[in-house]
Amino acid sequence: MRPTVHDIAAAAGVSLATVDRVLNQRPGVRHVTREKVETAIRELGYVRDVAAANLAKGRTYPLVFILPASDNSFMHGLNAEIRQAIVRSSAERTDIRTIEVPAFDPAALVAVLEGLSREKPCGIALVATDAPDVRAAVDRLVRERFPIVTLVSDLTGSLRHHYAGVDNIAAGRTAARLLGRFLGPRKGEIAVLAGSMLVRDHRERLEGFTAVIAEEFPDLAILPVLEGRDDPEVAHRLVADALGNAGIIGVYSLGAGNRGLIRALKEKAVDRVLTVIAHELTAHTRAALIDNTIDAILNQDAGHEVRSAIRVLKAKADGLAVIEAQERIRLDIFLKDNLP
Amino acid sequence: MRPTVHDIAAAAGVSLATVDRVLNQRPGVRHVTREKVETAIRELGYVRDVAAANLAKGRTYPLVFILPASDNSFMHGLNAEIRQAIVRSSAERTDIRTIEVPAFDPAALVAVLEGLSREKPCGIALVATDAPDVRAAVDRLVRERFPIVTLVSDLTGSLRHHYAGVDNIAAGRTAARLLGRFLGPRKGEIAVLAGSMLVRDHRERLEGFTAVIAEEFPDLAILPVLEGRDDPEVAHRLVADALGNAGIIGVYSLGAGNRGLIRALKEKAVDRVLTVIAHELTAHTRAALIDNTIDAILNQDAGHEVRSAIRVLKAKADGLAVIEAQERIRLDIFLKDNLP
DNA sequence: GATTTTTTGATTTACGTACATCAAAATTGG
DNA sequence: CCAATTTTGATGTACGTAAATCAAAAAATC
Repeated sequence: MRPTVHDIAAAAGVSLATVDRVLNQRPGVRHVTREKVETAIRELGYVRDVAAANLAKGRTYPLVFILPASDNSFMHGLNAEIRQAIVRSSAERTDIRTIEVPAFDPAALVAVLEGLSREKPCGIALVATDAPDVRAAVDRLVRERFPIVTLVSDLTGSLRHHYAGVDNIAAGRTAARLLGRFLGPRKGEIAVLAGSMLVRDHRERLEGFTAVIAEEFPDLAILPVLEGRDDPEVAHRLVADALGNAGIIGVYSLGAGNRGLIRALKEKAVDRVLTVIAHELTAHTRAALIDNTIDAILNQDAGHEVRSAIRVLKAKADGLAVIEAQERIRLDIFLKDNLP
Repeated sequence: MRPTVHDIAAAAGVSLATVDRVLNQRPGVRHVTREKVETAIRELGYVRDVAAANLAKGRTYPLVFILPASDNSFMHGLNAEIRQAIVRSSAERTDIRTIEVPAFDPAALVAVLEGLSREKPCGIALVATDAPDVRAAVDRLVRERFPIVTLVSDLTGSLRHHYAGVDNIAAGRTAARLLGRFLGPRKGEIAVLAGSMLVRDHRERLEGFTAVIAEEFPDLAILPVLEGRDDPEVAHRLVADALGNAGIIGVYSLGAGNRGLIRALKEKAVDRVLTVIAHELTAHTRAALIDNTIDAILNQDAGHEVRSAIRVLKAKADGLAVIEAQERIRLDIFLKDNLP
């Protein structure tokens, strides 16, 4: 049986009230007494029963999710997962609110973050736009003891407690190796379609991709990046244009908005042997994988990311440890054979 | 605020005691009264607060894990994960016991299962040996209302509540496509190293593998399966012998015990261009992936499987729903770039 | 209609923790 | 040494549920 507050009180030779004062850092405990209690806690290996504590406190975990207002399948999926989490919130004692901010707008994000320090949520998850101001705002909140996790796109160098997303450099490298190996001995050019080079995750994917191609597949030449702004129309036009180049033998689509890409491929490349790697499993990319328009899809599971962010924020709010391996967001690689 | 038993009592116009009798299926409630209460429960959307209930009951979840006594890295890893879960057990209110049974021995497994119906654990997880007797024993336990999940290897056609493991047919198919695509236009023979064709997961992987090779890669011929019994020595000898065949251009190792395979490859195939796909990420296979001896590793995360099995068993014991997407065990594909 | 049986209500204690109150004790300052 | 202050103890209530007891009411039986 795990020890209770009563056991601590008995072991430390103090009353329950004093143990309570120490545990909940209430004032009015002499230093020596506090030490005695803390020793007892350590020696008995006491861990607060969070369920009982939450019951007594009637505690809920007010959490805030800050998301960019981007209209693409991935963000829609992420939103849907958050809504699912909201449905579960009474059972999980969470109270989740989402805030939409204009995409790629550091100032707007900073404004929202500043506002939160007054609202006092017990945890914040944000899809970070990578900018010094954002980093500063996040660091400030962390110093004010708000648990913060970045979601999908990280803010390296900041003090955020955790990142719930995939390693995008690894994702880019993996895409490069898959493409290189699938192409085998063929020589030619590779088109890269991104959303915007202003987003950290896209930059990182490209960085990993070009590194591996350069190191290990010297017969492949990467063409200048097409920035489709994650917009189907723009992407379609860019890819359709690019396919005029007969030297292209492979495509890496590292952003969202694959609808345009897929349409362009179906119009312009039915008769060509192209190897295509794309990111994010959606209804469109899934269909394209099945009909062989796309050869592999790299994916991050939005549901896992959301659930992980919530678990981590709750744990941080309670000062508890997390199971690291459980919170690592994995890069899913889907071929047509292992689709969920 | 979610409704409590008090709200139910008020809504149904009965006392708290009656609500309790209905909720905990205690006797002494007239049919009409029970209906009234059940209606109120439905209408208010009452869900028992499991944390409070467990607190009141002082409940723990006695769980039993039945594992084969196999001496390979994967089973060691699985054991380690269960030990981790045991460390967490006081916080999670679980009380986990493992039972080792001789591998590939249906009779022994059945004997253990029969013994459990007297012990009354509140959930059972087992690595199933696929045999009619085992299926019958499992079905019997399910009928006696024991929550049961299969772990790693499923028991299709049985009444088990859940399978915490990967889709092995999909795994085999994925391996085939990776191998086929990596080999590109090359023609040649493929060696397959398995543990034993008596285990369902190995059979299924082979089935998926041969199906895709046959359908889509007609230039590749699969050689008769080498059964290494997941033993490094046996595997080493078999693979070393097989590599005498100069027509082999690819290897699929679908079982555990890759140490022998890796040693054989390093001894006999340094000068050859072999594409190798293996299962299970271990220290050995990881090193081999990094030094290019292996080209891709398919993996199932034992930690996820164990945690998932525990979550599902607890939920079933409480009659609660699980988050399906969360409990799906994914097939991890590792290239050297996305290693964890 | 009286008796037995079944059903229901009222009440209490418990789980482990949080939090508040009031009194008692110990410590500090002058 | 007394007063003021700080520290500690004792105690009670609450959270939502489980489980038990005993009395009261209702229903079923004869």
